[in-house]
Order: sequence, then C-alpha cells, then structure tokens
Amino acid sequence: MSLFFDAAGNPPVCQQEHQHPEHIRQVREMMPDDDSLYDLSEVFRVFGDSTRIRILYALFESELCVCDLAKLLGLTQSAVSHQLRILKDAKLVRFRREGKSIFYSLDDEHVRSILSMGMEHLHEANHSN
Amino acid sequence: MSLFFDAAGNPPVCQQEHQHPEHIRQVREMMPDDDSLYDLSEVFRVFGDSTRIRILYALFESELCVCDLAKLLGLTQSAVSHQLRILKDAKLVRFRREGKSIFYSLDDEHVRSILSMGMEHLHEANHSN
DNA sequence: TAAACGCATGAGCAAATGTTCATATATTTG
DNA sequence: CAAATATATGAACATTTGCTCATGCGTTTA
Repeated sequence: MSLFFDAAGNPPVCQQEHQHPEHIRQVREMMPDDDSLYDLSEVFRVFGDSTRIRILYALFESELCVCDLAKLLGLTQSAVSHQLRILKDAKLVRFRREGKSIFYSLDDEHVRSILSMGMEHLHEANHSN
Repeated sequence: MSLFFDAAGNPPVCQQEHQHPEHIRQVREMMPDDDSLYDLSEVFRVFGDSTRIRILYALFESELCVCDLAKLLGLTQSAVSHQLRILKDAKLVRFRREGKSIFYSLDDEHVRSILSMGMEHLHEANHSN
C-alpha cells in the first residue's frame, strides 16, 4: 500500500499542493459559511423544478388564483397547491384571499432577476454549442 | 356528482373564470414554451445542491484542481468528480489539463450574477422574518 | 515499459422529491 | 345550518439524486 491516508484514515488525496496551502486557506476564509451556502442551494432547489418555474412565469405579469393556475398549466389543483406551498415557504410568492379563492403573485423582484439571469445563461450556453 | 370534468375527463377545476379567459390566453401566449422552461429549471437544478454551490464558490476567485477541491471541501475525489461533471455539462465550469492534474474554473460570468442574486434574495427573505 | 498518480465513471444504495388520491379546512350560498 | 366550492395537506408510491465503492483511463516517472 503506497497510498497516502490522512489522519482520519480517509481515502487518499493528492500528495502535491498544486496551489500554495496559503491559497487554499485564503479560499476557505473567503467562502461564506456552510450554513449560508446550504440556504443558498435551497433557494435554487426551489427554482429547479419545471412545474414551479412554469408557475413563476405564469405569475410574471399578474396574480392568479390556484384553479386558474391549474387550468393554465394543465395540472391538478393538488399538485399546484403543493408546489405553491414550497414557493411560499421560500418567500418567492405571496397570496391574498378573496372569497373562496386565493390569489398568488410574485413576492420578490429578485425572482424576475434570477429567472432572467438563468435564461441568459441558457441562451449563451446554447449558442456556444 | 356535481363537479365539473373537462373534455378529457380530468379532475374538477373551478367553475368560475376568476380572470377573463382572455387574460389566461394572454398569459399562456406570453409564457416561453415548455421546453425552454424545462431547460431553465435544469439550470437551476444544478445550482440546487449545496455541494455544487460550495464548489462554485471555491472557484469564485481562481481555478483549482480536483484534489485540492476535495481537500478544501472535505469530500472524496469521486464525489467532487461526479459533481464537476454535472457542472461541466451545464457549462458552468470549464477545465484545462496540466500534467496529471485537471484545473477547473468558472465558465460563465452569469454564474457569479446568479449566485449573487440568490444571496440577495436570501438576505432579504431572512430580513423580513 | 511498468508502477504510481490524478481524475472519470458505472453500479448500487439510501435519501429526497413530485405526483396522485383521499380527505380536511375555510368560505360562500341556499 | 347544510351543501357546494376553492384550497390545503397527509400518506403512499415511483422516480430522481448524491454518495460510496470499485475500477478504468490518461499522464508522468523510475
């Protein structure tokens, strides 16, 4: 066995320091803490489903009630409600009640920015194919 | 059974048009096609994992080889490689070979924009609690 | 050229995810 | 107040996902 194991007996890692250890320390110190990065990934996870993306785009121009969203997107009311809950928990949509109906709308201008950035990346990435 | 079923025998939908049918048609016509929205959700799905987010942030300042990434983040080389493949397929990172090592770096300025937007939303959302 | 090294990748598995179905809750209406 | 309507939600199930393990591939080195 010629491989190197670290103090904890973990799998081998490369033996050279391709970057100065100093550099690695710098990177580590510059990075946000893991909790922030986990929260950030959770934000994007919410965007990472086509049903939720379609809901957000449907709300781009104006509020819509749940049943109209379902009709518009060809989904069951239950599926839409489940997804709206996730969007609501992520503070991406808000709602107001009007009689028996509940109208949802975008809750944050960042939603538009984030979607636009994603679209830009998509077009650029496709263009380079 | 007093509920309404549509022509395809689908589950009931609300009987009133809370918005003008015209409005719904407008929204439908304004929305990008479903294929684009699916591709968009795939972009965000890539951002929706804390390991990949941590990799992207580690590459924020400079390129890093796989083994240093693994060391920096406390992950196995295999796990990092698998995630780098996903990031590479999404055109979020690029790589260059130097001897036995392969150095990865961010491939698109949009990565920084998207991450920043996400962070902004996060701070704003937390602030409103 | 054989061994060592750095990285990539397929199989397998446990955990997370999105939908459907059934049902509960809140509001309006007769 | 009872029935109808609009929405929310829990359970169950199939699919997806991210990791580990084993191994393959490309490069360097002795």
